[in-house]
Amino acid sequence: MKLIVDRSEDVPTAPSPYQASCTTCRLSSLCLPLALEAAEIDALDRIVQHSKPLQKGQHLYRESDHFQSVFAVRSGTLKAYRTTDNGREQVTGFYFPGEILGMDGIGNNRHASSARALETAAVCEIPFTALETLSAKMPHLQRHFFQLMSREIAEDQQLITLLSKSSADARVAALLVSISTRNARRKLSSIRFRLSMSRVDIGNYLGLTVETVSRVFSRMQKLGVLGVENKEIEILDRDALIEMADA
Amino acid sequence: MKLIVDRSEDVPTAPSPYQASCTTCRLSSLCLPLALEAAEIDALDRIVQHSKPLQKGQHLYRESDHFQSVFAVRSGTLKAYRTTDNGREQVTGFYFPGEILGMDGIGNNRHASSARALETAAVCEIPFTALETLSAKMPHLQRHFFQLMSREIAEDQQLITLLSKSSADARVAALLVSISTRNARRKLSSIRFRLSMSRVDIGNYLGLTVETVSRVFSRMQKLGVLGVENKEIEILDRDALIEMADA
DNA sequence: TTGCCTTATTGACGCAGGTCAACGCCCACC
DNA sequence: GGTGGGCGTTGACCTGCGTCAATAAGGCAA
Repeated sequence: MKLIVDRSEDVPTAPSPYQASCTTCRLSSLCLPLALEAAEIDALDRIVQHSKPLQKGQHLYRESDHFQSVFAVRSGTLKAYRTTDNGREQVTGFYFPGEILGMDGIGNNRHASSARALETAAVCEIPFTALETLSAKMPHLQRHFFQLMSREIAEDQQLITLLSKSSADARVAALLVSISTRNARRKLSSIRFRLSMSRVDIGNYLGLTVETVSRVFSRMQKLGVLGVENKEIEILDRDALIEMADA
Repeated sequence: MKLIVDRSEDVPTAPSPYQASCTTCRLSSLCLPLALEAAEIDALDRIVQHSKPLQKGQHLYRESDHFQSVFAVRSGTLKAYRTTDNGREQVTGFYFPGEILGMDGIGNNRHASSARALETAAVCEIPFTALETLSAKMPHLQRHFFQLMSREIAEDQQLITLLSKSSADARVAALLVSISTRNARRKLSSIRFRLSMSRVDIGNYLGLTVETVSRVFSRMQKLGVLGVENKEIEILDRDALIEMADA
């Protein structure tokens, strides 16, 4: 057991300018409102900070850290999780490029969850007070953030439904469909991809044990719905998968 | 089976002025930012609409209705729920006086869930575009709404954790603790209250069957943790209940 | 390469909670 | 005051997934 807290894995809060700008960002259509004008994007650009990429396992922020910023994923994948009172971990979401995380911290000025990189990842930091100030001046931006938060609520509710009613097969199917859809939005293959998260994380997120997740993968492979080779997934029968997702 | 859709239970969108104002509202400390000045509260008051109370079973809005407003509960209780693709219902939340619902509709301009009254209930309607305009002018208000939405996210994540890991006992215990806490905020008894929702709704919300909910209540009564008499609940051993909630 | 450690798979078994069924209670409405 | 229908409780039984355990398959360091 590791008794000494290893802080080396934390992100140095260096204000280093790791190039990249919203103007040229390939993902801006996902994380910014389309209606923004050039001057407005510039204003936003000026508050967004880019720092050194996170290594696999590094934390972006930790539960109960002082809340200061929300983050947009530029590359890589992150997982958000919270630690329950009895010490267990609950993964609350996976975040892919173009997606925003950290919004659960606004409510009480401390992060309600922790976030760590599942692989090398780059993020854009958006200081929240600056964002507020800017939002008051730019109606499109204000609306956009209300919408982003609202969608996060709606997605959480979907997960609640999944956890509340569905079988192990349905849960795994739903996750795969979700990842597939999100890949498509980023113009990546929606039928062939590498899972950046472990089976443990998948199980934790879906409220299942590793063993069950593993068995579901095997079963789906046997049924010809999925091709599974370690972390590489191929969706062979998308319709069947969607069917399974709401059973 | 009822084949004719009964629309009589829908709320008439009458713009009738059912008195009451934010200035005098006993609950304003729950749903409004404390930092607002009198003039600001007046401005808000002017956009808030009060309509005829909802009768038990009436809908406030339905899933996929055009989104226009968020709502603050003035009296009574409402439940929010969504219908899954395979036609089952999932209760996503219960809303008590002073709480805000409908925020999941902002993201796509349609409500992501339905809301109906569990008993006679009065609500304040807050038209969202007006709220946006006002927010841009009143920083406190803008921040307040960001916070409200953020807290909704954090609460949903708590429910996710509950559904993902906990036993039936823990789920029921957690709901009771939550209701108890929320009652306390409204200066009502935190140890003795009437459940406005049915066992079916509780089970649905917690991802359990009615039978299981019923058995848990009986068990807790036998253990001396709870006094249960129909819908009347008395918490006899709060510490034990809290203990059960995270087991 | 070898060795170690973490992650994934598979099997055997047990149990919490789902399912099915019967019944009691409350209360709304004739 | 009777009666019908919804809601809640309880019991008996069944099953999907958790648990435990053993083994395999990567991945990384030296």
